[in-house]
Amino acid sequence: MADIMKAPRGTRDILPGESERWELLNNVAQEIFGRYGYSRIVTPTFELTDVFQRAIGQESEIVQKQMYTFQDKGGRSLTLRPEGTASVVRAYVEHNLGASGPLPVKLYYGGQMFRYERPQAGRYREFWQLGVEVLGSDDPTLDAEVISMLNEFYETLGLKGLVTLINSMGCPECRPAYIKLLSDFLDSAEGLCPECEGRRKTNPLRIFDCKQPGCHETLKDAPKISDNLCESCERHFGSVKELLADAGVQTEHDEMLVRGFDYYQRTTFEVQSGNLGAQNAIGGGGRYDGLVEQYGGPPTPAIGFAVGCERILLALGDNIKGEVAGLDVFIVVIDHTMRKDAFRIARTLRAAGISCDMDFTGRSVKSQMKQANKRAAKSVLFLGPDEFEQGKIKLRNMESGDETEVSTDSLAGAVKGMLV
RNA sequence: GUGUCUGUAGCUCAAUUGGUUAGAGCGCCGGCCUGUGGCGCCGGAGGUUGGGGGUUCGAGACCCCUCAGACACCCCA
Repeated sequence: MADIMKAPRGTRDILPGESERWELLNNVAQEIFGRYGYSRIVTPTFELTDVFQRAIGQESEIVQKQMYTFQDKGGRSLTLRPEGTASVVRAYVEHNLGASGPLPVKLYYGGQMFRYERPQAGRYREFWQLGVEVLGSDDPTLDAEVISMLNEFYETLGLKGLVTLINSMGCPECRPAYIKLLSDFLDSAEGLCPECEGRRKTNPLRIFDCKQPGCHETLKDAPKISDNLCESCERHFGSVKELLADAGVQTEHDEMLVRGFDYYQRTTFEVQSGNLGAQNAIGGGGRYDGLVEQYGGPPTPAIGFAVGCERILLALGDNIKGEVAGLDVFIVVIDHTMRKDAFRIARTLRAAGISCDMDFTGRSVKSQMKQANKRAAKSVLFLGPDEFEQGKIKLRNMESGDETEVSTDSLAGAVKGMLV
């Protein structure tokens, strides 16, 4: 490739042929989320940096080194969103959504997220997520509904070989005591990697996320959060598991599952795909009961998840095929001075709900027929001077090869009749 | 941010141990059929071999830098 403009590292173009798959994915999401009572929310692509720092946590990897943060001409510190929940919660508080309708408020969103990471398969610097957030209820039934909806979403798409891991992260009641217990254990533990040595002080829970064999081994004997929940968290988690089992949603309790954002409490979950290599998390989420308050809103329990579009499509491979819609009509322009007539006819047909396109290049008739064929046109109109003078146009059924002459006045009807 | 591997037409790949004007298939455009498709045959366009520097009489092949991609670490959707 010569020295031309290229998309920046970690970004990519979604071209026709692939974009159809994206549309399908979005349509499935919209249909299912809508059926569960969700409405779409669209938030800005960038926010004041503080919005993310407060929610995700100063110590988190994302805030520490992965955010696209810049100063605008007004001197504000802004950040391209690295995830969706913070913005939704900010909007929820800003517009007092909790007071404008019955609780809980069910929202879904979709869009690009940005993280400065080393690109690899299934990991881009600009990537797409679809997500949902439900605010205003801490009922375990809601947790179960959210997780089973996520499950239904994947099933509808045809994803196989998924594992849904769930865990409880406790709440402000029980977590401090557990952290102390864990810290005590870590103080006497050996064989932690250098990074975990650092995390031990700042964010001991994150050590569970480390995949170093040494750390993993050490943590097998560590006290687990799910064994140290307060009574209310314990009951909540028990209900969620029971409800999911009743609903026939397969899950696996993973007591080592902790997630990258500080705002998670109680129920957390992550869906992994077996055929993706290292970037195997195709969706994840959890409860964030304290977050709305943290943004200055009223105490509002909430739960949500996000899924990664690139990874889902990667995992689906050829099992998802966005259909490239065939044209109803292709207009072959025999005499190229008649292109303006073709233009008028095309407008008439489209207004009648018939998809159609025409030749714009002045190709030979034969060549135009080849085009029509490649466009999967169901029929072709031959716009030639001989018939046109008599108010007629030849219409060819591309499947059967049958041709009829139709009057220019009743084109749309004739085409529709043929398409049936 | 670290390590390993890779980089030739739009796509998938060729090019003897460095040796003349870098090839093929598919795709694209056209012709055979001067107003009619899917098959076939024929032809055409399209590459400063990712970019830059170096070694050499000579580099797509070797060396260095750089950019990009893949995989793992890391992180997470």
